[in-house]
Amino acid sequence: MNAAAAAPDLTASLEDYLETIYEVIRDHKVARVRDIARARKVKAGSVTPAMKKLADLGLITYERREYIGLTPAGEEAARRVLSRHQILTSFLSEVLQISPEVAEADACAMEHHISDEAMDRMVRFFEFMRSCPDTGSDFLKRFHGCSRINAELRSCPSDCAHRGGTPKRRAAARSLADLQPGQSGVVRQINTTGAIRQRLLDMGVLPDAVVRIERVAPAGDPIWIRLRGYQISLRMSEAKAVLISDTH
Amino acid sequence: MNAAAAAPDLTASLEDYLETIYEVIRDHKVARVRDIARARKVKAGSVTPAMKKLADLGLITYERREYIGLTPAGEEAARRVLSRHQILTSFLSEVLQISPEVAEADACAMEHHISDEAMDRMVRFFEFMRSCPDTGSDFLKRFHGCSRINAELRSCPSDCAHRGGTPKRRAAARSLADLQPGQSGVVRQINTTGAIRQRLLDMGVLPDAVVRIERVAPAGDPIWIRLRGYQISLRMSEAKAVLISDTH
DNA sequence: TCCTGTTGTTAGCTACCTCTAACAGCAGGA
DNA sequence: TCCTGCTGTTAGAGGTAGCTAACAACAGGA
Repeated sequence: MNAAAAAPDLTASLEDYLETIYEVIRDHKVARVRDIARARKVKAGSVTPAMKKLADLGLITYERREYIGLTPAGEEAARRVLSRHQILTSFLSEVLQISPEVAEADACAMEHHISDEAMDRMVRFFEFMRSCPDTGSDFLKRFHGCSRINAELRSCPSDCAHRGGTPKRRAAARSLADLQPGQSGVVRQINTTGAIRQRLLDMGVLPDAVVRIERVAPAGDPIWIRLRGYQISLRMSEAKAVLISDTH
Repeated sequence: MNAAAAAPDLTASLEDYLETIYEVIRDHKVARVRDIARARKVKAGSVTPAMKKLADLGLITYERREYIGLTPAGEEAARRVLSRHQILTSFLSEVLQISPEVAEADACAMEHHISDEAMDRMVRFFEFMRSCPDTGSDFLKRFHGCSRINAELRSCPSDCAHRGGTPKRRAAARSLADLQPGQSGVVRQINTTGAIRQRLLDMGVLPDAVVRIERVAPAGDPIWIRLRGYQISLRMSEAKAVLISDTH
């Protein structure tokens, strides 16, 4: 009950070491400097000073040249980091359908920064999904069906309710390229894939963003839009991929 | 098209500076060292060397004692970071319903680490939610209804399909406390809130985790369970809150 | 016993990022 | 004109974290 408070502000690096020690002990029974270095992809010379710090904090048992062990407080801290890692990985791969390797890498990078609150919400998300199969997994199935197909065919599968869309919605299927200078719209969908999609996302062209056409080049091709107080220019091919609806 | 490649590996700190400059210029027209220091909550003496680095990288225009501006490449890099920040904030607050301040803080911490792939998936999530209102937002409404009530009453609202549950499901509403030593189960739900919930999550008691009762103290109160290869002990009050189903 | 290879420690270096404190440039007021 | 205060720069120090290279401890084989 006091151990969590006993390890107040570990650095990301020390948290990583702790997590690594936990996993090495779990998998190999004992943890040596060498194992930790290999698992963390650092040199052995970097491990020793980290072990000293963790020992000073009372999180590991460490005697020169001996096996390394976790104290109860260290075990608790390690498990805390690991559980964040696990929930992030599950969320990224199962809900967002990110490839296992990338999910793992992202989880590693983010596990040190996520708040208790976000952690808790992700868990609730899983609880809901598992306990409401008729709604929860149905939603996810639709989402994954839509978004996967989206990446290839740019249209929803036949079992998706919005495949045809309501008349109102169908009428609203305009792109940024259809707007006149001075007109505004709200980004609904980035209807393309690959490098162009990534470029649009990187520029901040995200769902719900309000955009306004500032001016159009004489040739009609590059258009300038205002987005969150900044002006950016888009090629016609990019603008056509940005589906919008009216501002409300 | 080449600017994104021109800023290959900015440190998290430099990305933050770039993002700050972008926002300061957007809000105040010009950016001075003082403004940046204040926005990033660092001292002015820390800003100057960072500006030199960014200028060396060709991302900002910087002359000693003059206003600071973004080059096209710098603007692109800043927008890239900012768009990550925005999508993370939206996702955390709208989908996971995390409070605005925490969502903001988490987004700040994670924006430097998230992959293109995860970013893209979050955007797709929003696109789906917005374009499939009959399914998408319905799911989210149910999730938020369930999970909010969950935090207070521990039961689903009357409009939630799983409120009563199927007979099969109702029969499976056992907790860890109902298992005998040697028996296993799969965690389905953490049926409690506050500190106990947080403690269970921190220990790695997460949905879908397989747990096995190792032994029970003579008094019956602390029980030891095996979880992902490690043994941890739970108080009865904690074990009762962990709802499980059979391993399949 | 000595040799050798593995393992772990140490020292010295680099890089990043921040701070404080002293100092420089500049503008406005007395 | 000089003084004063705001702003920005610089130098020095401290913390983290990684590396390399030299060295120490130890075990097993010849």
